[in-house]
Amino acid sequence: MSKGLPKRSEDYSQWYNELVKKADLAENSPVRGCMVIKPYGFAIWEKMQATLDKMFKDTGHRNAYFPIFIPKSYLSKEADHVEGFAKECAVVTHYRLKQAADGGGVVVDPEARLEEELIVRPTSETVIWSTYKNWIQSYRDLPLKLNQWANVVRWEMRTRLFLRTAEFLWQEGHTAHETEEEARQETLLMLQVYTDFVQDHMALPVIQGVKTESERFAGAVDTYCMETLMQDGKALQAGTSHFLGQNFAKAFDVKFAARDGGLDYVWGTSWGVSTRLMGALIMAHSDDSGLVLPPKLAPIQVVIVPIFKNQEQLEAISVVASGLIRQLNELGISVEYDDRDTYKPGWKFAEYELKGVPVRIAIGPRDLENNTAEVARRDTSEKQIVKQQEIGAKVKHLLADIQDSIYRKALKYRDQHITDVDSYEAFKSVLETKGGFVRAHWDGTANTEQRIKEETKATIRCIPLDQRQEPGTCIYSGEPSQQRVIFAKAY
RNA sequence: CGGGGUGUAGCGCAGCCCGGUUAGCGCACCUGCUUUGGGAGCAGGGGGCCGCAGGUUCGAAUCCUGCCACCCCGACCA
Repeated sequence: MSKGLPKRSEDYSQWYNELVKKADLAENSPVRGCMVIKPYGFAIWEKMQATLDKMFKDTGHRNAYFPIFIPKSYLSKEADHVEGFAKECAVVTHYRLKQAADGGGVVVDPEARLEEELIVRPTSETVIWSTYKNWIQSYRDLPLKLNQWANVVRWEMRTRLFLRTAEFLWQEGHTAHETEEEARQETLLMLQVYTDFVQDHMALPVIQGVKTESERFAGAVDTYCMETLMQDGKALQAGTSHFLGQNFAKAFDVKFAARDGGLDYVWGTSWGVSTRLMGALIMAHSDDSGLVLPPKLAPIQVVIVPIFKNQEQLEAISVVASGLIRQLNELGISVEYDDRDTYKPGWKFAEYELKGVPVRIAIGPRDLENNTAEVARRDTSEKQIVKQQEIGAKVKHLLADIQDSIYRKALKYRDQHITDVDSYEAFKSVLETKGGFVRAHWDGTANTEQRIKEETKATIRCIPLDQRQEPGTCIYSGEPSQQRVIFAKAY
């Protein structure tokens, strides 16, 4: 349909790359692995941010900002943490450039070497916990529940727009608590906040679970996650919430005077979602004509396209359009009126489909005569003729229906792609032919997990939270198992 | 870092093997006219250090040497 957009069935990954560029979401930057987020893409991210930010504040968190640079020594204070991130850190070694001796540009001034090198943050636990040490003296200072919106850098080998970039935008929440119980509750609360956001706003069903030891965040005691499924049958981790135990408190010596007069280490959590959610949003709902955006996150919810042969017609249509715009704005619906005469209606239709605008209204000479408008929905491409005075109510209903309908479509797809298997043969076969989530028994050892990963490229996405115990035997080793875990090939 | 590939206009490419007028095509862009209910047509126009540096030659996008960059496939990951 769209000019040059590859079909999902032919080359899913090419389809995704082209879609991101053609829909004006983002493009590659001069620096390898980094991206420029374009205004239309950033508008979607801003809506995500605004919604999440409110949810964080409603659950008692406040925003703060910590620096992008971290002294190198900080990173090594928590052993697992440094091991997890050391291989992908950008390092600042100098603070000055100078003219090259041959006059050809600038070079690093060797005399401007830093005493202690600085790490560009891959995540902020270390700076934040070193700061918390100064802020927390007593149980009265707890809980401390902060969030920051920031950029982080992880020097990845292979990058893809939104899904994995060297620099990405995210939010990271960091909380400190008096008791283990309270910290664990916080971890689960934020997992639920994320889940509500992804399901209600992104229209994407998730599976909540806990990570195995080998997939756990570096420095965490437990990592909880939400796993989503993309249209090509691969899983995408949409967000994580970590129970840190007292690991960082001990590493950064964060102690507080307890109610009973004793001195105790605080209990911590951290949780984050990133611009990767943009990738999930794009891949989950879109089709061969372009983006399909859930109305709650669409920067433009309705576009009005006039169809006219001459200036007088356009003026007459514009009068009707401004009436409709007022009607829709009063209902809190964002509308764009595209009266450019440099593009034909057909071109505009294709363009707004590519950009995923949920509802399109076309008004032409016929509609002027009949006091109607043509209303088309992006997700199913159904069109109908609606009386102008009923547009507001109709569109409001339609937006709600689209939001609901794309969620149900994604849910149906997801549910059809959860397969239970009881043998390694069936496991491999499902992965190769059908893809999706595969529920299987696992003996609980990292060794088996590793072997399966090497042999099939599938990883344990999570041990689902809402699942009953069910005795069985591991598909790989034949050892006893208490419950199924979820495997998938993942992004 | 191993294997494969590509660098020519904003984007996508041809030309290179076999050196030789002014480097060409499609899209996009600009101007004008006709168009406008599913990506319009015609006419005119602008835009190039042919990745970089050497070399061979009367002459290099084309041949040789070196370098650089990017993409794809593997090992790492929100």
